[in-house]
Amino acid sequence: MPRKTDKRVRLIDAAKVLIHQKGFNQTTLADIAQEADVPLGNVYYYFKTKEAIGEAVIEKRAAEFTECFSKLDEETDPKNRLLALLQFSIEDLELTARYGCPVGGLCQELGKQGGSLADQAAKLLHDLLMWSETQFRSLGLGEKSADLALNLVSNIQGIYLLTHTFKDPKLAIRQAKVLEEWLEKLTAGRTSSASIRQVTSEVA
Amino acid sequence: MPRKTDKRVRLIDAAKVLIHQKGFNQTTLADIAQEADVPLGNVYYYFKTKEAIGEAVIEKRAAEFTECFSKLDEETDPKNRLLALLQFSIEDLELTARYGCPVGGLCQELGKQGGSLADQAAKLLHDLLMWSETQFRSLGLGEKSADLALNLVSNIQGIYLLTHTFKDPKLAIRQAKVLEEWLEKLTAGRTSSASIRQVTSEVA
DNA sequence: GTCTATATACAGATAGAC
DNA sequence: GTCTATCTGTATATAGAC
Repeated sequence: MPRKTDKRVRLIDAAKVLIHQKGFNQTTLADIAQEADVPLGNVYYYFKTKEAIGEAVIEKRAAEFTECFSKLDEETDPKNRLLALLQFSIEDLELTARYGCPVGGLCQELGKQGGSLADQAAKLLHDLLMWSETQFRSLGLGEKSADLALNLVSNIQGIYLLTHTFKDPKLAIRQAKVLEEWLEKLTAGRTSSASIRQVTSEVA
Repeated sequence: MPRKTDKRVRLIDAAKVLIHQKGFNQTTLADIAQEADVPLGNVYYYFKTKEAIGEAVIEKRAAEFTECFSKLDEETDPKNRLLALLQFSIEDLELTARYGCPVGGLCQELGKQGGSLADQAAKLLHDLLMWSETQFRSLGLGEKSADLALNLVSNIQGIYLLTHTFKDPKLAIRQAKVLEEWLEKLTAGRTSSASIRQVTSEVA
């Protein structure tokens, strides 16, 4: 059991939590070291710079996204996948109310600064957008799929911001119901034919 | 002409711009002093702390919101007011793409830290929410008005975040069109009766 | 009222003993 | 691989001359 990996993982986990709670810039290496129970000077053995820690955290978020998409893809059809995404988006609402969306927050904060960290954070939302578009396309919604995905992700991110701003998880619940109805209307009658098309497109 | 006021105003204006560009925490008093062409040490004659500058900036944003609502209220009916809000939301998109929403950004950043600054920033979005709800109510949409306002503001904030994240103003344009259609459907046939109700409710 | 010089604190990062 | 001590820069904030 290599302690090296162990400490590295602990540092990333600590950084992930702290960056969500305080933001990237407001999180100090001392904070991270303390939370991970690693001496400050030792942090630099595992990460050359603070930015390198940020990078590792975003990679971890990316892995979590991938895992999440895999779970969602287990649903029987695209409509249920999108509904499952909505369901997923209202888990841990207490955390969201306190600290906002971990990914949206990073995009907001790092986007102002530019650089490669910003791009890596943006890729997370891009992946979510692409995944959503794929579902709409599988539902046979064609050229509208990109707009629908934009609408969905935009809505989720927006309600996260308001939930955080007003520290009220109920807002996200209310909005999730609205989005559910929106999806129901949009996909009315499409589900079965869609799941067929979806398989075809996956083969192609 | 009191120079005192002049410098104070210059400091607030500089801080407003810089905080939008870099965020509150990443904006230093030295930055603000330089941008306003005021010596660093002199800043403290006008503001006791950095937080006091933040407060003044938020007050300025609040004043701009009030002014904006006044302009929007000049429209002939609630539907046109909401459409005017959408129109307003896609002005200065280059700036939004670069730095995100000035108000949403503050709510996100300060919300993590808590304190009175966070509350003051949140009040800005709260006012927007209330104004929107008033318009929907005037359209005769009753108990649904709160949800519709939440949906609208959430959408605007969400698309701001994505526009910023992907540095692409076109995203906001696309979504504004979608929201316009949404409003049209929602208010179909309601406009005239609504403008009557709206007058009644203003008198009441 | 205005501005220079500086106190104080703490950030990221490094050196080098073990 | 690990950790202490510390360098260096820079932030907020203050003191005090003008």
